[in-house]
Amino acid sequence: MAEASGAGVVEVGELRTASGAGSSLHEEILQGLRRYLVEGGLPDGARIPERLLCQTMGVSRTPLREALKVLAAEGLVELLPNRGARVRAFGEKDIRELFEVMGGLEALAGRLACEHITDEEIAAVEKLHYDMYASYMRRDLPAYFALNQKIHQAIVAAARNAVLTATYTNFSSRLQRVRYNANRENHKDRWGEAMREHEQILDALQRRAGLELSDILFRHLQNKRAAALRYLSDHPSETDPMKG
Amino acid sequence: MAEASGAGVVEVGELRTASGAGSSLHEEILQGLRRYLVEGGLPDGARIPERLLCQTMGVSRTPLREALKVLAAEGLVELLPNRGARVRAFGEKDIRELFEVMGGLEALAGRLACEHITDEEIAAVEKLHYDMYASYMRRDLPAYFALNQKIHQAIVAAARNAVLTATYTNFSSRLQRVRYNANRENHKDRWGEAMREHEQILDALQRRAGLELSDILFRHLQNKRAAALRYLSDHPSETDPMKG
DNA sequence: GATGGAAAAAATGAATGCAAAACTGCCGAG
DNA sequence: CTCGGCAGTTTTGCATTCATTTTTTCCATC
Repeated sequence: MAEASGAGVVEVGELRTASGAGSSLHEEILQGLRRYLVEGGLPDGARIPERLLCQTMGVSRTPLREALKVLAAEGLVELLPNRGARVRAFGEKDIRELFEVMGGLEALAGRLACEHITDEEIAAVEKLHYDMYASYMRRDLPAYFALNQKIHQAIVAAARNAVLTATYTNFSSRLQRVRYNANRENHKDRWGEAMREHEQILDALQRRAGLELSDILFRHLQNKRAAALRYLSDHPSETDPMKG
Repeated sequence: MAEASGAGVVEVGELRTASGAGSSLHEEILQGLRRYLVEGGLPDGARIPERLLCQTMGVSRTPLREALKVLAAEGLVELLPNRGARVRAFGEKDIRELFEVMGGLEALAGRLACEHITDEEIAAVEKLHYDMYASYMRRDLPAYFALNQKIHQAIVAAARNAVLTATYTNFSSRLQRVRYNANRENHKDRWGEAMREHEQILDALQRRAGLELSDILFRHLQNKRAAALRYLSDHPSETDPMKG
C-alpha cells in the first residue's frame, strides 16, 4: 500500500520509536500519530478510541489527548464532543479548497523564491528535475512522485520564509492521504502534461521570472486538483466522507 | 473567532465567560485564552504559569494544558520543554514572514473572490469602503481600522473557501498583537497611500478583475508590512523578542 | 418478531496525585 | 565583591482516579 514512497507504512506498535524522539512524550506521540495518519494507517472516518491507542503505545491518556487536540487543530482529525476522535475524511469540497490554498502558497513561494534563490539551489532543482524526467521515461511513478515533491519543497524552501514552509508542510500533510490513494491509479494522460508544466517551472525559475513562475505554479496546482478530483469521482468510496 | 475590533481588552477574570461558551471546557478555555492573547492581555515574551491561570480561571490544569498545546500549534505561544509556556514574541523576521504569507493568501482570496462574489456582496464591500473613506476624512483611525479589516474579511469570505478563511483568520490573529501596537502610533504618511490602494481594490473587485485584484492586494500587504516594520524599528521595545 | 425503554457497560472529560526537572535563595571559596 | 555549588521550593509532565455522557444490551410490551 505505502510502497509508493521510500518507507513502508509505520506500524502502530512502533509509533513511539518511529519518528524521531521528541524531548517530551506528548511531542513524540504527536509526531508518531501524525505520521501514522498521514501515511494512511487508518481509513477515513475511522474512530480513534483513545483507550486502545493508549495501551498500544504504552502511554497514559493525558499526553495522547493533548496530541489529539493538536491534530484536530491541524485538521487531521475531528473531535466530536463526548464522542471521541475520528480520522478526518476529506470530501470533494475539502480537496478543492486545499488545492486552491496550496496553489496560492506555491504561487507565493515561486514569487519569493525567484528573489532569493541561489545558483546552487537552482542547480539542485535542475538535478531533481532531470532525475524526475528520467523517472518519467522509465515510467517509475513512485520515484517520479517523490522527486516531484522534492522539487516543490525546494522551491518553498528557497522562498526563505519559515512561516510559509510550516504552513505548506501542514497542508501537504493533509493532502498526503489523498495523494497516496490517487497515486495508485495512475492518470497516464495527466502525467505527460504535468511533466511539461514542470519544464516551464524549471525554465521560469532559471530565469528568475517570479510572476511567471507564480502563475505557472498556481495553474499547475489547479491541474493537480482537477486530476485528484477526477480520481475521486472514479473511486468515490475511498476518501468520501460518510457524512450522514 | 477573534472579535478583532469592537470590545476592549478582555480581563483575565472574565476569560471563561468572555467568549461564547463552547460546549466543552477546554474549548471554552482555548477561545478565551486565544482572545486574551490576541488582544494583548499579556506582554510579549511573558511567562504563562499554568498554576496561576488555573486558579484565576477556576479550572484544573488538564484542560488548560490542552488549550496551551493547541495555542502553541497555532503559533501564539511557545512551549519550552519543562519550562512552561511563553507568549510568543514576534520579531522583525516573523512579522516580515507573516505579512508575506498574508499577502499570498489575500492575493489568492482576491483571485477567487472575483470568480464567486455576488453583486450584493460587492455592494456590501462598497458600503464598507465608503464608510471607511468617511472615517478617513474624519481622521477616525479606530473606525477606519475596523472597517479596513471588515473589507479584507469580506473579500476572503467571497472566495468561498473555508480552509482559506480559517488560515487567514489564524494569521490575522497572530498579527493582531502587532497591529494593536502599530495602530496606536499613526503613520499619517502611510494612511493616504493605503486609502488610494483601497480605491484600486474596490475598482478591481467591481470589474471582477481577478489577476489585477490579486496583484493589488499582494502589494497592498507588502506596503502594510513595510509600515509595520517601520513602526517596529522606531519602537523596538514593544514587540522585540528578548531572545537571549 | 419488532420496538421502546431502562439498566449496565464503556468511553470521554476533567480533577487530583506523584515523580522529575527547573528555579530560588543561600552559603562558602576565591 | 563575584562566582560556583547545594538545599529548598516551585513548576512541569505524566499517571491515575472520579464524574458524566454515550453506547450497548437486555427485557418487557405491543
